[in-house]
Order: sequence, then structure tokens, then C-alpha cells
Amino acid sequence: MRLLVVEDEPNVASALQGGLTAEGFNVDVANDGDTGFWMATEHDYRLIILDVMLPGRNGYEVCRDLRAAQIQSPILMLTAKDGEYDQAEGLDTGADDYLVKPFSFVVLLAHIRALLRRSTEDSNITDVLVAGDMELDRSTRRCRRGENVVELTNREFDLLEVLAAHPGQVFSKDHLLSQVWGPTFDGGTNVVEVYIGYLRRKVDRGSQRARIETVHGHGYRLAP
Amino acid sequence: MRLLVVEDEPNVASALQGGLTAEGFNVDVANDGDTGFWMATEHDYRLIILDVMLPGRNGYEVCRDLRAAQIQSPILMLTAKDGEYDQAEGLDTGADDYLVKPFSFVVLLAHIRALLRRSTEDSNITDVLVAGDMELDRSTRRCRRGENVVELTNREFDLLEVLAAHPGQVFSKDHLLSQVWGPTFDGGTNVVEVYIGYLRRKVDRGSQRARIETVHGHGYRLAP
DNA sequence: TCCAGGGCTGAGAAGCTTCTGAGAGAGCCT
DNA sequence: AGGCTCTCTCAGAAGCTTCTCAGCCCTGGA
Repeated sequence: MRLLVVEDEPNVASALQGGLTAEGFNVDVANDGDTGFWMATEHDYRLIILDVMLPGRNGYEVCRDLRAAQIQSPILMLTAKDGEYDQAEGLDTGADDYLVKPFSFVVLLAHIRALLRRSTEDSNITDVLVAGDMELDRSTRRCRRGENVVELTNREFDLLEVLAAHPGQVFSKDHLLSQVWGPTFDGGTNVVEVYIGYLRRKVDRGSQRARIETVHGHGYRLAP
Repeated sequence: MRLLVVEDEPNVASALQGGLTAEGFNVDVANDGDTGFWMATEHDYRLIILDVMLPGRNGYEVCRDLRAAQIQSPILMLTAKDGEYDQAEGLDTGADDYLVKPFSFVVLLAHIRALLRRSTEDSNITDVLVAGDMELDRSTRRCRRGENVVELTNREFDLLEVLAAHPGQVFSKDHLLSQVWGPTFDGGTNVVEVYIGYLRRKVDRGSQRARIETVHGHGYRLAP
């Protein structure tokens, strides 16, 4: 579950990153509005936490531009003091919720969970992905193929999850890198190939039919 | 995914070409309005990026003429300074979106992606080409003949896509070369014959009726 | 029937993409 | 510390795609 935090104050940003990471989220941080906008367009975040006061584009502008660019992720706005945030304007720009600083971490978590719950209900994403004889349980992060339970590491699970969310669709290595390793990862795409190899050994080994397919020159997909 | 950039300033043109190529697009550049118009009529681009200030025909004129010539590709207009672009006039001439210079590359990309998404949604009928018992899915780049899935390479798919877009119509080898290999390709037309051969082996082999027909002295066509 | 130009195809070179084994480094548990 | 797992990098092997070339075949006109 990957979140984006757009926040320029280093203390706040690292506190949020630390706390949310400890809660089991994958957290990317952007330090200004332009970077935040860019990252949000590059990666399909489950939630975006957006400070209003930002260098470059401010939070309202980023929010409006994201909605204009068809980014549907829920957006939680953070504002520095009461009264600065105009709720009407916030709703206009397309934000889903807001919090007034200072807030406690548990309050933030509650808002995040509420937003995530709402967005899962809206898009009726079930927590179990099924593709043929394969099952991925997102809540327990376990994988079954036929009758066998397949033990996957975190990375392996994240990668398979992206593929399994849209069986048949081809994902480029760059896209997978951005989705699983995050947009700030600076390494080659070979790591995707390596992990595809790991998954094949675990998921496809000893099976009649390979589920993970290579589309030469394009990427990978799960057999539909 | 082939795009056309019509832009006379060499710096801007090469920056766009470089950046968009890095994003995985095939980019053709025209340096003036007349060339841009000619290229757009010769090739079925998925998107056209059109500067307003151009030598020869200006952007508005090119845009209007393209629409008059039944070119339906989405058009993104670029204008040098705010106020120069008359939104009403832009819409009149048939443009789908516009950007005011200077703009950041990520904003351009976001607009391009939004336009592409919109255009595929609008024309979701044409996203699967059907010709007799053959089906070409442009979004997944998969091909079916009867019940069999046919695995095609990129070139093979691109070539078949051009033929399948207008079943029955005869395409000359020069035309196919320009459409599939791009207008700057400098090799003989024999490569077209070779790829037609590959397609026949994959698509027509073991089938009652050949779909890919040679029109001696003229070119090739898909049986209607 | 013969001929010339057009069309077809097998072979293979070149270049790129993908796969995989080996191993380094970080973090964690005993 | 030592062992273990997980993650990532690297480099060479293997595989695939693209294109060219040469030689043969086909077609249509004289």
C-alpha cells in the first residue's frame, strides 16, 4: 500500500514518513508541489497527503492539477493553522478530506483509514485477487496456487499484486518499477527481471501452465 | 504509439522529441505548418502537438485544415504567451486541449496522457479491429484468428494494424513503409515483403482462406 | 512461349532484450 | 559473532527481433 506525502518541512515530512512506514505503509515523500505533482502522475498511489503551504505550486493548485490530470487517488489536505483552509475551496479543488495542524498521529491515522476504506468501497476492490487457479489475499499477504500455499517475500508479493490486479494487461518494466519500487528508485530495470524470475520459480514451477508471461519488448503480464 | 510534433523552434522541437522518445513514444517532427499538415494526412498519428506560431500555415489553420480533411487525431495546441491563445478560436478550429508556454515537461506529459486516455475511451469501438474471423486488440496488442491466439512481434502487429484498419483497401509498399517504419526509414521496400511473409505464416497458415492478399504491382490488402 | 520486373523466402548478421547464477550488503534473530 | 533471509547488482548466456541479401518463383505483356 503506497502513499505519497507532499510536505516541505523536513521535520514534519520525516515524522510522517517514519510513523506511516511503521504502520506498514510504503511512503514516498515529495518536498515541493511540482515534485509532488510529478510523482503522483507517475505512480498510482492509494492515498495522497498534501500540505497546503508549499514552495512552487501550493497544495490547492497541485490538487486541482491532479484532478485535471485524471488522478483519482483520495487526497488528504494538511493546513498549518485554522482559518487558512477554506473548506469550500478545498472541496472545489477535489480534495476528499482535510486536517488542521497540529494534529496527533492517531487522528491522522484514523482519517487515512477512513479515506482508504471509503475508496475501497467506492471501487469495490476486494481484498482477494483471483486469477485462474491463483489467489492473492491482500489482507494476509498470502498467495495460493491451486492447493499449494506459496510463500512470498514482500517484494515478490507487491510485484505479483500489481500483475494480478489486471490479469492480461501488459505492464512495462518501468511501470512495475515505479509501482513496486517507487518512483524515486534509482536502479536499472534488471531488478524487475530478477524478481519475475523468483516469482516464476515459486509460482509457476511444477505447474502445467505458466501464468507469468513475457511480452518481448513490452513487459510482463499474468495469463488471463 | 506514434506522435507528431509540429514546432519550428529547433530547441523546443528537439527537447520535445528527446523527452517524449524517452517516455516510449515514437515521435515525428515537422518544422513548419505545411509539412505538419502533410505528415498528419499521410500517417494516422495517435496525437498531434501543434505550435500556434509557425512559418507557412499557422497552428490554427493547420488544425482547421486537418479537421476538414477528416483527421480525427487529438490535437494539443502550444501557445507562446498567455492571451495570445484564444480559447474560443482554438475550440472552433477543432483542437482538443492547449498549453501555454512555458510549461514543464511533466505537465505536458499529463496532458498528453489525459488526451490519449480520453481518445481511447471515446472511440472504444475502434480499439478492437475486426476483419472477418480475425481480431486485433490495440490496447493489449493481441491478435486472434478464429479461436487461436496469434503471437505477433511489434513490427508484425504494427503492419497488420494498418492493413486491418481498412479491410479491402490496397496499400502500396511505400505507404506501408512510411506508416510502420516511419517516414525517415531508409531501406528498401523488401522488408515489407519479408514481414508480409511472416504475417502470412502466422495468421494465414493452416487456415482455409488467406486473408492477406497481394495485388500485383500495387501492394497488399486484407480480404474484406 | 519468352522475358522482365515484381514478389517470395531461407539464411544469417547485428543488435537488443531477457534470463539466471553468483555474490555483496543490510537487517534480524539466536 | 554467526547464521539466516531478503534485497539488489552485475555479467555472461541465451533468446528474440529486425533487417539485408541473394536466389528463385510468379505474373502479365509481347
